Amino acid sequence: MKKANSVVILDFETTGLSPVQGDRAIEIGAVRLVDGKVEQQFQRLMNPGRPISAFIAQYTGITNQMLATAQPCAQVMAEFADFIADDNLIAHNAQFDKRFLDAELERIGRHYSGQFGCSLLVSRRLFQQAPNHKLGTLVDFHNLAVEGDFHRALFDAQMTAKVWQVMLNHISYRYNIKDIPFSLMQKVAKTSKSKVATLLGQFEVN
DNA sequence: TGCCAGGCCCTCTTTAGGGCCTT
Repeated sequence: MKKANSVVILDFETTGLSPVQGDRAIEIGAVRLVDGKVEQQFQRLMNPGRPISAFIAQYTGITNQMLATAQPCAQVMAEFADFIADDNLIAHNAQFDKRFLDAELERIGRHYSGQFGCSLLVSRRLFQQAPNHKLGTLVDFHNLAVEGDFHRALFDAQMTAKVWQVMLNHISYRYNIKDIPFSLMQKVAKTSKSKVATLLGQFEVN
């Protein structure tokens, strides 16, 4: 039974930037938020079947040795497809993670039915005063507690979840809106910066 | 041989260019 306010926040580490150019996933991390609380976590390394570059090893801290004993992508992604079920999905710069999720699931003939939300796009609308909208910068900007390493999938998913919660709380407090639906966050992401206040004002409870 | 991501978004815009983000 799907819970109405359940969402999966995910992050991929990969061999590079483009699945079209042959890049593969090497780690998936995700948290399931239900009514704003982390109810489940998912983290797996996966073996892409080829060595990763020195740059990716340095960038992520994931080594070829670590991947040598990991399950293959197909096995991990099948487990992850089961994990996400039909929940909506969130990622920081979602178009990047969506491309890899689509490519990896296509390889194993699996699909998902949820929509993708993007914490980067929402942040650009809500926090125009932030120095930039990189995940690490937003964690600093909002003074969020950090215990882990950036550029590892589960940690980045956890931090994205915290940023998402900050944004929900900001809208809830600023506009007095309770129980903000996923669909409203999607509207925020698609609205121009100059019109976001007007959009949210329409939902304000006086 | 040579090249190599791509969608969003701003602006000195729309007959375009370049920075931002993700690994």
